[in-house]
Amino acid sequence: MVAMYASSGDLHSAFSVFDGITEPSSLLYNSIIRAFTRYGYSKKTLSCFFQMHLLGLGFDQFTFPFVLKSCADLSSVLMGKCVHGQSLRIGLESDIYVGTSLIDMYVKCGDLCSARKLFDKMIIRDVSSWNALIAGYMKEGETRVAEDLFWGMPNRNVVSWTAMISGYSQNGLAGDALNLFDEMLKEDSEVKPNWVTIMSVLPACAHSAALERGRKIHEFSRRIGLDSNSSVQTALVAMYAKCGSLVDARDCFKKIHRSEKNLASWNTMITAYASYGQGMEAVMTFEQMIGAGVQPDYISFIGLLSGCSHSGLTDIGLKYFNCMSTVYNVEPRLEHYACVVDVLGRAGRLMEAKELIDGMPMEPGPSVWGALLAACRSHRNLELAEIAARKVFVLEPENCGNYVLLSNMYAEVGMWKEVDVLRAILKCQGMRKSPGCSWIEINGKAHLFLGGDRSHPQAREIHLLLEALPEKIKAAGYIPDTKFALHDVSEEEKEHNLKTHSEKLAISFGLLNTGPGVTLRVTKNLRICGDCHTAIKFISKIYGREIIVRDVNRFHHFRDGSCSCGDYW
DNA sequence: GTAGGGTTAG
Repeated sequence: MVAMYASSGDLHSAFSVFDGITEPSSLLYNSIIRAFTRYGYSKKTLSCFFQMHLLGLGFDQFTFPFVLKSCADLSSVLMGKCVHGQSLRIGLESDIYVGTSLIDMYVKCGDLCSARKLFDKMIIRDVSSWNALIAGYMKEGETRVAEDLFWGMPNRNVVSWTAMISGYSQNGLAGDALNLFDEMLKEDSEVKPNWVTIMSVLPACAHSAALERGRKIHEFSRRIGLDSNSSVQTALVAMYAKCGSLVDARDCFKKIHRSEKNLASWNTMITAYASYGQGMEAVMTFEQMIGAGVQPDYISFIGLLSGCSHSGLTDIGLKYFNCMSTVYNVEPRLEHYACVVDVLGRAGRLMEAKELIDGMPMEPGPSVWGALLAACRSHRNLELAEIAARKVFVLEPENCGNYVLLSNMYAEVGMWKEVDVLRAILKCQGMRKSPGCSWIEINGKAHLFLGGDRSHPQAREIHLLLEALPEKIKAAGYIPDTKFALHDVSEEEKEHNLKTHSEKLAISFGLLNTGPGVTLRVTKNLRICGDCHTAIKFISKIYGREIIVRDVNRFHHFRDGSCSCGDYW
């Protein structure tokens, strides 16, 4: 009875039947523990475990894996050690399932050292024990150690391969993830990818904005019948959105069956709309999610609020922020405050933003003051900018972007002495602004450009095209906006620096190497600059191209002389 | 009946 209810997911009935039994056996306890663990009631699992102990009921090899999983889910190494002790007492530490569960528990609680000790001590190990340890090293960013284990283990199954691929993805090693995936697909390979593998490799495409690669993997998952898996579909939505194709992202989202759309799927779509500046779509998607009976979480609100800020939906954003805890039961976190400061700041309501910060129930972090600082820059409020800057310099001294931002504001009003001071700080702390770079994928191959780069084989053609561009654009009535160039250099020099920004190089390369009418998709590691933004609008008109630029925090979709952001960014 | 890989975030 208990097992029947438990396996159908009806924990309530299972537990009430269980409660009515006067002398439950170990077997019965195991059964209820399994159910609690499977459905995420980790604390209940642990209390059952202690009850068993008090009643003097014996544990067996089936008890421990679930109890340890619950300790792992709770990230409680203390409980874990206590359970570990019990397993030692009855000599089950060396059971292959218990041993692997112990390794996994230590890994998930962040105690890699104990995990390793156990692994080394194990007399019999199987592929799962290795897999658990590999995942642990990947989680800690120790990719080399994970590689040594992976290639050194006696045999590898699909989980081993997937652990490596997802580890590479999570550590930002997209190229390694894709290479290993290719290796796995080779004819003579002993294993075939499953849905978890597909889901783990897609973020690597998203990370490197490799749209063609992503499409191929989508195609592949269709062929092997995995594209109807809702987690794969969610990963596809995220991949297409991050690779610059909102259209494909939306299509994939629509294909997820209504009852299969979970929190992650909705959040992914809301965030996708937000990053494209489609605030209204983000709001509507949020409302549909509520209508579908899915409870939003803090990520839903980050998406919703950032969507509002990116598209100027100031009052709507404020409305949601003000009722998120009362109506939706989600407590605002630091990130939400940062979003709302952004909402107010972009709209130029700087004093309200400052008041909000002053009234915050928690310590405002660097993201909050950073949002205010950025808003002060775009609305030219030096006085408030200095207040915000003083805070972020203390909270985040290593972030050179903040110094550059304030320095640019001083430069704009000709306060060169202050500019020099800030530049001196940057210099003496040995901080360097990370160099701007952009890349574009053509025929499935990524081409990377650094600002001012002349090393590319097609550098001459690219620069010829760029040389000709100002005349074409000026003929269309455009004046280069030099306020985005740094420092007190001469006007001509400024204009030259702007001309060779990496996003312009990548776009010129794209124009040269694709047929007319082909959409160009460029990714940049920093924020797009205002001059490039204006220039690209003209390029889209003059050359009749759609151009999608993904910068560090959002997308710009240029078409026929204007941008999807409506110049609100 | 047991373990190991998991998508969403400015």
